[in-house]
Amino acid sequence: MKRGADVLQIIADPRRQEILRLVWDDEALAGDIARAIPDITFGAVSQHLKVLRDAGLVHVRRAGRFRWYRANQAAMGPLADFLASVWSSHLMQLRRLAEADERKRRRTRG
Amino acid sequence: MKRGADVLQIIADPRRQEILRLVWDDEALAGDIARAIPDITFGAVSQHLKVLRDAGLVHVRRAGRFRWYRANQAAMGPLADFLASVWSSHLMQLRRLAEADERKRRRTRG
DNA sequence: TGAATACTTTAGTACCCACTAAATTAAGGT
DNA sequence: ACCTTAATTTAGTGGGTACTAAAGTATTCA
Repeated sequence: MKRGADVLQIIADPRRQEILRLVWDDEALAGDIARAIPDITFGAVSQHLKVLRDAGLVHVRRAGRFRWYRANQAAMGPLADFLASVWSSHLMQLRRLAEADERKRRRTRG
Repeated sequence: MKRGADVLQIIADPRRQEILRLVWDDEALAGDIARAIPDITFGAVSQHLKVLRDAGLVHVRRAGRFRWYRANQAAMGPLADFLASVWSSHLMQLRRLAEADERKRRRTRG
């Protein structure tokens, strides 16, 4: 487990915020995340996920070749609420709804 | 004024955290801050203060040649509480008491 | 006016870390 | 056994930024 200040540094990175946002309420595959973020390679996402994993900020559930990631909001303490509030702007709300819908469609389809 | 995510990045820097800690409850001169932090130049501190100023995270009160800085806790929203909690460990408490005492002595002396 | 003090700004450097590409590991499917 | 897919890891590069040193600004005091 990391200290508060370290968690702050990890969370301050915009890419990692984007990743956390994508696995905030629903779990997602590492590949889903890479695909959802434009202009980034799978490798880069995997590296960020490692940082988040090492800090205990995400949970991983292995299922065969797949790894389902999910944010560990509890590990972020009060910062979890902060991030959630940052993402709670109107535009961001719409974006998250669209993403949730997209995920659902993908699930029922595959 | 900056957005939440930007504030997060600014606050994540360890040096800036140190600076904020020094001007958290009491105002201090830019020079006091530079002197209080080992292994840093006045110039570097001044640059950090500019970043904090531009983000509205510190107040400045000019008095002649002097500039009294003080943290603007309100501007940090919930992050203010977070930082305060990070600094509330036992050792950190003692350190802050010692610093406050040092400031008081300096004030009554000069 | 000139020197000293308090601070800021500029120019230039060094380091850190996020990134890509490619190699590697691991699990299925055929 | 071999190929494909999912993800990680490694090696190497580039951009951003925190830093120092030095020049610049502003204020006080003699």
